[in-house]
Amino acid sequence: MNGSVSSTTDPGSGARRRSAATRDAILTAARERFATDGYERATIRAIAKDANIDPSMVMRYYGNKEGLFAAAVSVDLQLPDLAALPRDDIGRALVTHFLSVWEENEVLTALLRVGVTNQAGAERTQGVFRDQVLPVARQVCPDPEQIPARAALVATQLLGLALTRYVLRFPPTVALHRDEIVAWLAPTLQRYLTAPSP
Amino acid sequence: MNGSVSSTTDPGSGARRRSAATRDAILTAARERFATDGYERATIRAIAKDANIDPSMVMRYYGNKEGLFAAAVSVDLQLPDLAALPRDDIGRALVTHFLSVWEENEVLTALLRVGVTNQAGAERTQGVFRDQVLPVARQVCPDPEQIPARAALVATQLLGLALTRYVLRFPPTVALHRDEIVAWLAPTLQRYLTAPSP
DNA sequence: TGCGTAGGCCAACAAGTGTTGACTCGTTTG
DNA sequence: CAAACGAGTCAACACTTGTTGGCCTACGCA
Repeated sequence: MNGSVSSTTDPGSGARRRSAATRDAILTAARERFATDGYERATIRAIAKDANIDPSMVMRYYGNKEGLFAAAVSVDLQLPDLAALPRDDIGRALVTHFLSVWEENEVLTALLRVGVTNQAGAERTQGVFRDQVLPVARQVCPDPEQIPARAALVATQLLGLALTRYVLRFPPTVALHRDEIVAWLAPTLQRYLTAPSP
Repeated sequence: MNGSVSSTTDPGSGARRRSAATRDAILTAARERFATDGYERATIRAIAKDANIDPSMVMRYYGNKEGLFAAAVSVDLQLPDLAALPRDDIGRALVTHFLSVWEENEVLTALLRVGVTNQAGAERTQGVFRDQVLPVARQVCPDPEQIPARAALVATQLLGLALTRYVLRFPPTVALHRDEIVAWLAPTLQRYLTAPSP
């Protein structure tokens, strides 16, 4: 899978680098397992097997299962700067960005799956919302008091989409084309963020 | 195999009834555990302890853990007849009904938690959508071809609300008042179901 | 009164879990 | 070259899981 650890072309040293390589292999395997199996069913043994090493190596490098999860799942939504956009485009921009990030990064599925059954996972999900979604809402909301509520509404719609499309896999939701999703959801988010409160 | 072996329809007391009582106790405890812990962490031992009986009784009555889950979690959304409502009220009616059902019935939380980490749970969730949500969308959608997509959109918004409010417990989402939720979400659902496709 | 049947408990099984410690072996360093 | 170090493996621990079978007990019918 990874390879090229061979000591032939090493400017540095063999064993020194190997640890970094296997550490990465462990993290990659862990992300995959957490994303598809959730926290409880993603066993350290299975992750180690995917990474082609002994389970004890996982413990050596990450302490315990919680530490492995903490190290493997770190989310950066890379949300765009909404203040720089035309005010009427932020809904559309959010949906398209959200779809792209989610589809190219299995970490988000992992975080969602784990957050549902694991307390630490839920808190970590809350952290992503608090540290990355709320600030963006702050950029476009005039009334500071309404920011949490409006950001929360955005989260319900976007996470609901991810849940039914990428986790529960409702056939009609999976069948939706990207353009359809954008066309339907953009006005919703636009309203949640910019419309006067009802 | 089980069920009414006695030929006489006895209202008689005694052991005959006790089994029904403990069966109910098991189901109640199971629902609670599945709702709070998800499938894997809801152990048969814990459920049995909650029901004040031996774990083996669970096996005797429900075969295995999957059978117990199947028996414990059966969802009836009792969705209202949307065709009988003024067309402009169906969004609001859906949100209010959904909130009520979810808050008085922990089965829905159980189903969502299990559906995220368990294949059988995911399929059961799909079944609820297919058998109960789709038909209701059929009542109000003019174009039959658009029914699945529109019902899917409704599901994303409602399940996203439930996910962030009742499972992940995002503080701002939990803080939302029932009226606020209705006021914000009703127009969204109304549009998803009745507006011309964008 | 006696007996069968069913509710219920106890103890145990096999499998799988996270986790630990001792051990091997190649590489780096003095 | 010899010592030290660190990557990696092996085998085992202690525990929990779902699941099973044997046993006791009390009720209801004969």
